[in-house]
Amino acid sequence: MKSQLSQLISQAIASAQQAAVLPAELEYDIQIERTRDKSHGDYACNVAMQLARAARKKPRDIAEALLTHLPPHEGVDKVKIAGPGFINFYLSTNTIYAVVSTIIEQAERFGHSTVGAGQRVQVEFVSANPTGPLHVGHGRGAAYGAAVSDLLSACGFNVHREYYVNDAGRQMDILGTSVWLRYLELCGEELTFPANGYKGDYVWDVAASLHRNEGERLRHAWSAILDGAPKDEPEGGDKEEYIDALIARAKSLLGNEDYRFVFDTGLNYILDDIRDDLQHFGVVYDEWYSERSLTDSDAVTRAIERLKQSGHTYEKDGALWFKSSDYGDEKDRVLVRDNGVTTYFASDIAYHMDKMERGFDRVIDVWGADHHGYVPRVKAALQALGDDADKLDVLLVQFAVLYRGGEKVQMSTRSGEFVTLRQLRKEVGSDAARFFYVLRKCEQHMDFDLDLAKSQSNDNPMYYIQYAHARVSSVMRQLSEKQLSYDQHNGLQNLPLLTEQHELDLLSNLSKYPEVVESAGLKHEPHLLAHYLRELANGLHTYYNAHQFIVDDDQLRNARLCLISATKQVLANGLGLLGVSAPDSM
RNA sequence: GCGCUCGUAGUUCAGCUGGAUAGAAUAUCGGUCUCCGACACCGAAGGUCACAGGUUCGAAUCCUGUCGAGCGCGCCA
Repeated sequence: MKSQLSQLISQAIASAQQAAVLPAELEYDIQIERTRDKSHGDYACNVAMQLARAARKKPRDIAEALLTHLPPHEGVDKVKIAGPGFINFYLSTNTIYAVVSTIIEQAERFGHSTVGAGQRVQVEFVSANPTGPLHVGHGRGAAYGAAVSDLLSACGFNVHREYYVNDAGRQMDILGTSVWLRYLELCGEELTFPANGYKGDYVWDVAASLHRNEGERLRHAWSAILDGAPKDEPEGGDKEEYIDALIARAKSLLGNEDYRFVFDTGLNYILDDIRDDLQHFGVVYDEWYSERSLTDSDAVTRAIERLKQSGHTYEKDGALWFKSSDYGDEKDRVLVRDNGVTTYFASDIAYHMDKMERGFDRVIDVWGADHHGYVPRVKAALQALGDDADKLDVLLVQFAVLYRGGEKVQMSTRSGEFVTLRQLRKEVGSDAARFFYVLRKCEQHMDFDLDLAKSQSNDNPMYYIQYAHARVSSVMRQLSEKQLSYDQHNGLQNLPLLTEQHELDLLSNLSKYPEVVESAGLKHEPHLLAHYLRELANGLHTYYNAHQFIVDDDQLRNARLCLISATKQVLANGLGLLGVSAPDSM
């Protein structure tokens, strides 16, 4: 409807220009908006005000002129000028009722569109280091990334969901070594666990499975490992140096093959856990992309070569630097360390180069807001490689602060109190977690009230929406008890009987849904959909309280049941896009 | 110190990229079941849009400055 009205306006402008009422050269952007106030009709256009200066006429006069040149349209009942120069459109009743049959006909596809035109979009989200289970900070990124992906998909984009697995690097070495040390403890070695090692219970779990399957094959004496190592932090040494020494010892004592085996056992165990966790959260990926594969396929060296060739690198202090400051980064960054090892940043350049080479039209990275300083250097790298950095959107997600019993839940990994996504799912359920995470704009700090998410009351917006859905199902169940029937075909014929204000409001709300999905998708803002669903649920509840649906009059009853069935469908569609279930009873 | 993000009812948040009288929810107060699920509905009250300037027909929204909050500023990942 919006686009049709927009066409009418541009035709009117063109025709007014031909009649020399408006100057030939004009710059404008036709915006058709939903009116906030019913008395302003259904849609409004502010183009007359935009044209005022260039045309050197009063906005209201321009609006008058456009009105006389506006072609008629069967969906539009009347057009009025109001306020400083708004052009208000009033839709015809046929148009207003048509939405119900459209919804019933398109069912779960209602709200889908083709604005994306099949463009290929890659969405990378979560991508947490596989050094431990996901925590609630990752949860928001997961819920947000999944919702954005599903919205884009509904908008006709071809979406590729991807998790970048950091299966290389020092953090993973620390994990591998931590696993090995716990394994040695299970073998009976008496050792002091390094201050900088991973101390979570899951490390014991991995070590136990290693011990079960491999026996004592990988055992080495603690004294041999410690031989020549520096002091750990509690003994007055440096914990970083100490753990690096242990990693080096693990590599030399175990040999390449066995070290890799221990390392991969830890990696795969945790990755399986993350995969399982996300799946229960309703988040699935098309691809788990390995960082290590970038090294194995020489993509990293290729990326570095390309930067070298194009003259964007230099050597200093034995390291190879990328001149990211040429592209607005605050300083240059190291690609290859003086010890010859490439940095994480080098892998990330290769990864983004690979994304571009795979031919995506758009690339979206969902990152935790603490990584915001990283954006300029990745964009710089893309520019230096000759790619279009504007193809990349980095969406930053702020952390959520949890509250329980009015108290902030302390979030230190050390205390172990309520930090994992799994615990959150267990406490409030997957539906509530998914919904609450996307209720707020992503760059907004957010307070996550656990008690509210758990409560089964009208305070809880998710229950409120689900209840609206369940309520319609309940009404339908009541039909048979009352020995009355629902004839959909007959209902669709009699929609014009729906003349109550509550009904007209609900119809108008339903017709907004496709616009909400499109806007939420294109703007990457699922919270728009969450808020819309609350409004729609409110419309249903209000209607329910004001009018009886199951009435004796067959025609009116069928029409009303059509309307609430359509509402139920839209609620289900919207909740589905947010990864929340739509129950028939609660 | 520099950079990024943010500041809207007591509280948690919207505000459609500059539009009509700044909106919900919650908390508070007062009403609604002989009725399809009261897990609901109706009403009241609640605001110097952090502050000060600027841009224009028009600013919560854009620009500058100040104050305040969070995060970032490794040859870690």
